[in-house]
Amino acid sequence: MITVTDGEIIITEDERFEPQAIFECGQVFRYERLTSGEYNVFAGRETALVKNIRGAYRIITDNTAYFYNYFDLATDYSKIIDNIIDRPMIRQSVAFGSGIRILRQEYFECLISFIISANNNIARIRGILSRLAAALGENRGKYRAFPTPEAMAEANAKFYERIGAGYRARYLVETARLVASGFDLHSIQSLDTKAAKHKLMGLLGVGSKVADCVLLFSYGKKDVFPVDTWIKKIYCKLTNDVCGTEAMRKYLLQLYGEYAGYAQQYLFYAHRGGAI
DNA sequence: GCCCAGGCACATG
DNA sequence: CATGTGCATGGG
Repeated sequence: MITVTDGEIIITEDERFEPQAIFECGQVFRYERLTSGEYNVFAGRETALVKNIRGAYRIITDNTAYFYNYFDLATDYSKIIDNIIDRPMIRQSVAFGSGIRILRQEYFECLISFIISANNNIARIRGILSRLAAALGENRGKYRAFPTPEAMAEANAKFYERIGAGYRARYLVETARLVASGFDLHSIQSLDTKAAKHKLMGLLGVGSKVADCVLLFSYGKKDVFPVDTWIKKIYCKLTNDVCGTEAMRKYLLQLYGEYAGYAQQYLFYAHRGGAI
């Protein structure tokens, strides 16, 4: 059961909701795990604390409506799991990551995050995004908002190199300037997946994989299957086959169909963490 | 020191 | 269209 009150959302343990799986499955980078096991999450200009009290999770925030949508709480994940559990390769991964939910992140924040993610590791991505928000984000008291396109467009390539973005610095400058000057990220929501992907790939630093991640983690498109180095390893191990990235993506996409995005997250989380 | 990371842009065949 | 190559940075 999910209950929304003034200042918190309460989620009983029979729901598919496990903060560790949600935050550490690689879909999001602006969070911190406290020594208590609680999580602070920063999304756009909002923040929430996720904690467990006597078996129930509580999302404590002054913007419950925002985080109800952010955590995709209107979706019944048991139905999704029932639908894909018997398909090839995935049973153990779903069992391991059954508390995953696909977040609904803000378009620009997600786009910038995954441009930075290219040929990078998660620890570094988190650091770069943290320094980015600290330098350019609006001061919200105890934390910083994610920077606006306008704020990012005013910084130069040198700045992005200083915070550790490396050769991706110019991608960030170009993309931020384009979005700040009218490239409409919101209008992509109403496009079908193919058209949406094509439009995103018009941005510098956005290829097939980054576009799939943005479509999945912010636009809520589930008929995508981001293929990264981990997925390639998983695919080769499970199928004992060798093929190109694009062939792999198309095969996995048809295998899981409209649930491909969920399937990808279960596989990624279980295998990357070494659980399988 | 070496290998690798949620790949991409760009050049060439 | 397909394949190959260079790439900033720092964690392990």
